[in-house]
Parts: sequence; C-alpha cells; structure tokens
Amino acid sequence: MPTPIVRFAPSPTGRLHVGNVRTALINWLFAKRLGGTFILRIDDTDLERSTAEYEDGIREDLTWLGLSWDDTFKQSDRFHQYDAAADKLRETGLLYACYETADELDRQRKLQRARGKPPIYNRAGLNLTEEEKAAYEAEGRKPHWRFKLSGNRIVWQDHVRGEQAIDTSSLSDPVLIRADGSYLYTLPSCVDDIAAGITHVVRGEDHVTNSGAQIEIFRALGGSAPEMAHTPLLVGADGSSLSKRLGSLGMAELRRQGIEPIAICSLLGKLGTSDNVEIRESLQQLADEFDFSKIGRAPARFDEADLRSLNAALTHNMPFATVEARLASLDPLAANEAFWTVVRANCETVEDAARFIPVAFGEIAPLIEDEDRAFVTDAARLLPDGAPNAETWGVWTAALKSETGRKGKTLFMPLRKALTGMERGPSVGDMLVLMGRDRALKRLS
RNA sequence: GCUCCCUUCGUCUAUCGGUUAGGACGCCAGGUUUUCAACCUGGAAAGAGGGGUUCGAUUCCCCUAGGGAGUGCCA
Repeated sequence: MPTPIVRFAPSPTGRLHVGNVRTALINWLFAKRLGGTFILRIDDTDLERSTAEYEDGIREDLTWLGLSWDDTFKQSDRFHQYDAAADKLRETGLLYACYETADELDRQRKLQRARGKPPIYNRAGLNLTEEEKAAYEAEGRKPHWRFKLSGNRIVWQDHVRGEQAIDTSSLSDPVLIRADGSYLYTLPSCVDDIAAGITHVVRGEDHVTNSGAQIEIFRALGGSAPEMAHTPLLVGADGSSLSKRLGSLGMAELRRQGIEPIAICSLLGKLGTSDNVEIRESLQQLADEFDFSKIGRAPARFDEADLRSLNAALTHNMPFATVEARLASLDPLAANEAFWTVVRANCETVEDAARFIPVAFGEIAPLIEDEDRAFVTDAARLLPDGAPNAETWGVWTAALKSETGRKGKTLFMPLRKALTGMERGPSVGDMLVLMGRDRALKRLS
C-alpha cells in the first residue's frame, strides 16, 4: 500500500460534532498509522452558508482534539481549477446544460414517486437543441450543469464494506454547477482529491452512492479514483439518528463540560470496532491500533454516558502536573498536589475538583443531624492536638469509637457530613489533613 | 415508493458449519475495617422471527420484521 494521503473535508456551515469528528479521527488515525499525510480541506464552495467563524471554529476544534493537519486549503481559493475541470468535461460532452427550475424538478420527482418509479432525472437537458436553449436563455433562465453518468455498474473494493457496486443507471445525473454558477461539492472534491494526490477517501456511508458517481468523475477528469472506505454512521443511544442532538454533542459543548479530548478520541476511535472501548493515553496509541478491518458494518450507538465514564476513568489517574494549570484557574489554592491526589478519584472531570475546594481551603456549611449533636461535640473534644497528619484520622476515630461505642457508618458518616458538608466524597481522613485543625474544630462546634 | 447496507448479552464485539457462544464496558453481589473512586472475587445477561440447505446452523440461502443510509441546484 502506498503511503496514504487522506483528507478531512468539512463544510464551514457549523461546528464539529461527534459524527464528523469520528470521520476526521479515522482519517487521522489511518494516516498516522502508516506514516501518511492528513490534509484539512475546507469545503466552502457554498458561499452563502459558509462563514469564517465556522471555519475558525473547526480549526479550533481539531486543534483542541489534537488532530493536527499536515496541509490545509480552502476550496474558495481554487475556483479557477474547477472552471478548468468543468470546461474539460464540457468539451467531452460529459457536462450538459439543464434549464428546469428547482420547482419543476421537484414536481417531476413527486410524479415519478407517485407512479412508484425511482425519481431519476429524465435527461431532458441532454436533448435540447440550440434553439430551445436560446429560447430558455431569452426567458431569462440560466442553466445548471449536470454530469452525464455512464449507466454502468461501478465496482470498488471498499476498505470497510468489501466489494461495493453502484449501478449508475439508477442515479440521476448529478448537478455539478448551480444556475448561479456556483459549484456543488461534487466536482471540486474530485478535482482537489486528484490535485492533492489523495490515496484514500474515508468518509461516512452516507456517501456511498456519491462515491459511485464520483468514481466516474475521477475517470472523466483523467485521474483514477482513490481507494474508498465508508464507515457506518453513528446513531444515538436509543438507536435513532444522531442528527437531532448535534448541538449538545458539539466539541464546543463537550469541552465546556470538561470532557478531555483523548476521552472523545478513545471512544470515537474504538466504538463500532472489535477492540474494547477503553481509554487510551494518546492519539498515537490509537493510531497504532487502528485498522479498517476492525470496523464493523452496522451503525454504532453513541452514548454520552460512555463518554463521561471514560472521562472519569481518565481523570482518576491524571497526574498533578497535567492539571496544575487548570486547577489554578479554578482557584490558586487548588493548584496543590496533595489536594488533587486526594480528590481526583471523586471527579468525573478536572473541574469537578472545584466542589472540594471550599472543603479543603475555605468555608462550608457543616451538616449535623440533631441526633448526632452530642457525638459531634465529643468528636471536637477528642480531636488530637496539633496539625492533622496521616495518622490523625485513625487515632481520632479509634478514640471516638471506644468513648461513644459507635462504629461503622454511624461512627463515620456524621463526621463526614459535619467536616465536609457532603454525604459522599474523598476519604475524610485525607480531607482532614487538607482542611487543618482549626477548620475541623469550627465545623464540629 | 424504489435502491443499498445492517441485525449475537443493556452497549461495543469474537466466532471464518460442530464452542459449556468468548471478551470488554455497564449492571448485581461479596471482599478490601464509612461513602465515592480504585482494586480483587463471583454472578446475571445474547444468536430478531419463520422457512430452507446440511448428519449438524449464530455461521450458507430465501422470506418477514426492525434499524440505518441514499434517492437535493446539501455535504
């Protein structure tokens, strides 16, 4: 296999979400696995809907995820290339003018459907005489341009789906150029793939029929089509389409929630593969383990709960050095290694540590039940002198146990609630060391 | 409507005609002298349904059902 050159080609009409990040990731992993090249192409031929803000957002999202690109360009810089390609297709009679309006085409399709026939374009444009075209132009109509499909069966070996066959006679000739002269993504995509020497087109299986048509365009342009790999789409946890929830599954939102990039990449890199879904330390490790043959053919369910649980597993083992700056931004006092070590096992995200900052370094409202009043008073009296250390908790609770006769949960829970104001959290003995004697006494009084 | 793809524990999957249908995550129970987390041990948990082919089908074929996708002057 030649060294792969792949591309991720988002359209800057929105931010990245788990669906297209998975496509980006798979491209990236495949490239890196084989020492190849990953290109970021911005598909902004639709000038109406594309914005610079979204383009920046996409670059920001990819950078945050660690999916660095070796090269990048945008299609809006390359219109002259597409013009040349279109001219070439016109010369060979493979690109022809059509004058139907969108409404007319819509009516035709509805009619065909009503008759139980597939809604395929009738190729009226192909048979127009010069006079008829002139008449349309005189009406003020501008042509849109379609690519003439061969009607042959297009076959390729898909890296995920095995042998694929698309019968182009069952497809409408694709529109390549709109009536306003702007390009749809189809032709520019092929032109750029040829120019960039793309070896593998890796994208979601919603593109398989496009691939059939595009393979013909590659050939018409004098190139050979790249290898293809179409991955199953992600669906929601309930098995429904993911598209309804894309907002909440955007990178910007996940980042805001404190989800780590590597947790997202671990899940998206393993979900739907025969590898176990487990947290991975690095993108490189994911790349080393990547193989198209591991990807199944059924849609995989994406569950945010899995993402949170992977993120939690990651957080529990995160070294202080990697989170120090983020803790400091929560509170300068929180940038404390002892604090992090005690608290991290109770955090799903790094930012969860914020809950424990007042417990360790500030003020909290102690929780003391009426029936525990006397016990808590005893506890305050028996708290060993001096700054609490690793031994204090054991000594203290042993003394309390023999003095009050309490044990187990009735012994420990009142102390936890009084000292931390919470029913659950890190080991109370460890928290005691962090909060110090004065805070503890105050909370027990 | 038509075309393509898919269907094994809750989830992601292994099985290339003969297995006590395996693993992982999650879940449940117990342990580790409180909780949470972590760790250890154990447990429950699956071949969508119906027909074939075969000595023998999760595996091959057909039908049905269910799911996904496509069928755009979206990508």
